[in-house]
Amino acid sequence: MLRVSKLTDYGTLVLTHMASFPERLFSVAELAQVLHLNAPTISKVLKALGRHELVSSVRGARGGYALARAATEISVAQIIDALEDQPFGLTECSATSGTCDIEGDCRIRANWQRINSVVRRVLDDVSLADMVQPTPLPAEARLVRRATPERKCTPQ
Amino acid sequence: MLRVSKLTDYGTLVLTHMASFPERLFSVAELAQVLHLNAPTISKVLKALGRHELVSSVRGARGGYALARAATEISVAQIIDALEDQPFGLTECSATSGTCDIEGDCRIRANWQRINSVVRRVLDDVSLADMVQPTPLPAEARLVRRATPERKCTPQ
DNA sequence: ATTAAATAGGACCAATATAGTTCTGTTTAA
DNA sequence: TTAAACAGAACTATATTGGTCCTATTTAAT
Repeated sequence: MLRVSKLTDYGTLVLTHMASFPERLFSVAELAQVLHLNAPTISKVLKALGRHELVSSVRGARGGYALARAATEISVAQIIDALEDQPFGLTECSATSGTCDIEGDCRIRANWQRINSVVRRVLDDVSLADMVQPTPLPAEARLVRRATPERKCTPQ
Repeated sequence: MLRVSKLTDYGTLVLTHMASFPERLFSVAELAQVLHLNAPTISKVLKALGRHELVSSVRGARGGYALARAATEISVAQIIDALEDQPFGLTECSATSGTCDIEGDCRIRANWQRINSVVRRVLDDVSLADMVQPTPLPAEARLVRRATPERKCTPQ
């Protein structure tokens, strides 16, 4: 359905909050409280983010999570990679090969892959730091900048 | 999971095939045979595409489907709109409002909406005609053209 | 040393979404 | 009149996802 999973959305929200106080250690309980989310769910998300080294964790009493690196160095695409269990791609065939019967005589697979890489680039270009402040995103600014569309499709 | 549904994928394949022979009328049976897909599924897809006026249909014996307009005037985004039942958007909250408890104090919703509009633009910029020939897509060419990324995130 | 506060990992269940099928009806050329 | 074709809608099975829970393990504080 062209949606990111809820866990990815939660993860982005959590990381965005953490990015506002860099270096600080956050416990699951605290994050759950301030973000109005369920602790077990947040915990699940943070564990996955930890495995993908987007956050670092400190175990034991007084432990918690912190961003593993600067917010400018974490992209939305990386968050997606960490929390979606399917590999990145708008279609299965363009993310993984050998999963579709008709892959042989499919004309559009290569084009899906091209589309993927463009979308991917957009998402790679948005950093956590961009998510903290509601300013125009880099990709957006760039696209808006070019005045006239070189091709038109009926707007909707 | 950031995937387009299989029906959308099928729809794109079907439309791409039809775009190779503009004006021609295709029956479900023929499309099923040449594309190696199940007739009932293709039928379902074409009905939906018809409702959204991407194809026109002729009923009765010798009937079938044809593109409703030129392939250059049909975008991938339009196909997605026709075949996905959820409205376009990477997150639910950014596609529809009032569906999330924490919408009030959510900091990132506006940014998701901005990301949506960028991705949307990419998909709106790819036409069926682009899907027929495996040449670089317009959006891709544009992004590749800009030499240096203005921000870097660790590549993966 | 013991306890309590934390994270780690994994299994599990329930709800939802998707894919695919089938059935009934309508249209129209032969 | 018949058969080929689309239209719409309901239905079922499967897969995915969201969410919870349980059992370790780690570590600061008492």
